[in-house]
Amino acid sequence: MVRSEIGGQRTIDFFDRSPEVVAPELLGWQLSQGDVSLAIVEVEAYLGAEDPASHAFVGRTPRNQAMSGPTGHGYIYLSYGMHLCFNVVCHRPDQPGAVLIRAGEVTAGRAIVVARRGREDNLANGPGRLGQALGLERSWNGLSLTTGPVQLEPPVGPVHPIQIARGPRVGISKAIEAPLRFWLSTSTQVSKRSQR
DNA sequence: CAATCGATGATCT
DNA sequence: GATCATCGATTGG
Repeated sequence: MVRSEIGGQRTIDFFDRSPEVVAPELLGWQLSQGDVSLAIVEVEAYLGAEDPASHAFVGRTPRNQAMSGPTGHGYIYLSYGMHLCFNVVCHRPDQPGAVLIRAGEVTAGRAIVVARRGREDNLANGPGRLGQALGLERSWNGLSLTTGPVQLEPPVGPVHPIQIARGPRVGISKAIEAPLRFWLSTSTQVSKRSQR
């Protein structure tokens, strides 16, 4: 997907870095599923063993194994028994990690999203809502974001100036002070609890 | 507005 | 058996 190269040799993949570094860089990227596309406007970094709020904090388990898997793949988990949430797996070697995609702006397939959400507003301004908008399925956990049902692509066209805000993550009870949430301060579609 | 609460089931201890 | 990386409806000011 996105790679740095020196002398034609692959050195480090865009996703082979700490989630804390990758997270803000994912703002503005496009997530697509079929005819639906979203522009990412809010993300949170979840680290490995050193992050008490991360699913990976307890060590490798069946649920979090995708966080240790190939980078640039998806990590999908069931939240509160009813919402599927989407992450981009990224980490350094031997060190699980992922970026939770918390909100997006619908850029294509709005009618499909409206049908899936059963409403015209608040289409993807929250991780559970975004999961619905994308029509996530649990069986997609761990799949490639290049060849799988959900595709992730860098911003298309000229990149206009971006205003990135940073603050504490939401909805967690541990490490509540760590400023690992990033969002586009220009977006009206960040999750409700993220607005400043 | 804000604050509270029920739904709902997998996951881990 | 307790805890959730949430949402939407409802309640109360």
